[in-house]
Amino acid sequence: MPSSRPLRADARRNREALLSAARRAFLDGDTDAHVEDIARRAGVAVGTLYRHFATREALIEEVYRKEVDDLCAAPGDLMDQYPPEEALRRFLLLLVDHAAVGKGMSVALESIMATDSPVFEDARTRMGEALTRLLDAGSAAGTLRGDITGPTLLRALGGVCAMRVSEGWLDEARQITGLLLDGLRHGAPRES
Amino acid sequence: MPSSRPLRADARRNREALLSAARRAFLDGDTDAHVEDIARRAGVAVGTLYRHFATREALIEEVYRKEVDDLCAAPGDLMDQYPPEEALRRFLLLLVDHAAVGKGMSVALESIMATDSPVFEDARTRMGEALTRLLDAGSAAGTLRGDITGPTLLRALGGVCAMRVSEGWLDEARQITGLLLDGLRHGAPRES
DNA sequence: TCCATAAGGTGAGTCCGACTCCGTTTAGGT
DNA sequence: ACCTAAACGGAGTCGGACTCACCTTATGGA
Repeated sequence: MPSSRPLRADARRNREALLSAARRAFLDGDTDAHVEDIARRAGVAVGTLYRHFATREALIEEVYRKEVDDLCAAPGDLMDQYPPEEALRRFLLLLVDHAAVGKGMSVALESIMATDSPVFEDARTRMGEALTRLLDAGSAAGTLRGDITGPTLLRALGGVCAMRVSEGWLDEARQITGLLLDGLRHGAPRES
Repeated sequence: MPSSRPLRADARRNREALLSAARRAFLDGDTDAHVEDIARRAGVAVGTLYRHFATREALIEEVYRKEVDDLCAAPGDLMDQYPPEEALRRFLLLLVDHAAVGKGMSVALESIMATDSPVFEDARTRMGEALTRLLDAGSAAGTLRGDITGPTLLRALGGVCAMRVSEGWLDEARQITGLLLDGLRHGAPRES
């Protein structure tokens, strides 16, 4: 079922064009661009759009997936280069900067964290695991507390990125990640 | 302009019925209930609904306002009864529990934090000020760090409540508030 | 090279839901 | 009882996501 013959050449081209048109639109902040517009921008008709993506939502999801995949890989990469605490710090900042690329993209992150969509299930899982490894390493090294799990932290981060309003938000997001970091560096758990 | 004659009796009744119907729908988790349905539930026609609320959105906003007002009053009340650190702790938990009332209501909080809507501007301001007073008191008492402002904390909380997915979220939200609290108790700011 | 054919593309049309408009009804003052 | 501004009703408009019957074209085999 996964290999039902490799898309015809023109089909693949159009698919690509659609994704890129949609990405451009979202990066411009036009998060509720009309399907008609996206199709036109890609030089195809709506019918074609719907041949490739079951629904507007599905297209959006697909656009975000790559962005998300990159992000998911980051914790692992950083851990190879830095001690856990530093890797964590860098990852948090990376996340915030990533969200800053454009209003549109932060919506992506919000979606990952807050959507039931099975599409992001996998991304969420991988990222959760990566964070868990990171936290475990820190815990073993004695620089991070051990009672917070990867998935929990993931949610906290989703929250941080969800607040994309007004000018000051970038600085505020940075402050908050600093706050979380301090919380994580703090030794003993207390009854919440 | 604010006092343009006190609504006719039937009008007030219907307005109330509409708000209550909408609230019921949202608490049931049916956050995208159709206006037609809400009107029917309230025993009026759509035209009536639109006489009272300019748009579907406006109705939703109105429904949430009360909820929000209660929440905004909380920090002040708690500060009268407890020392700052404890008041803060209780407020954070209150916030989480409030969001737990129903999926629908947590959307309200998310809106407050993430919407540009001027409607919530006021609520946001008041809550921000209340939190500032709380943080200042804690800072003066030496139990909370002084470099985080009310509005910043407000955003962090908005983030916490934005993650309303799957079973475990309540516990996770509690954990994260604990984390923030630890961060706030931590003394010195570090370069973020 | 050329044909057969299935994969792909098209866009007018359907569907659905938010919102409008104007004729009808009624609260409440005299 | 009567008047009228206020409120109500609900068929109709409008905009935007999605469909489908028909046309076009890539591609693989002769």
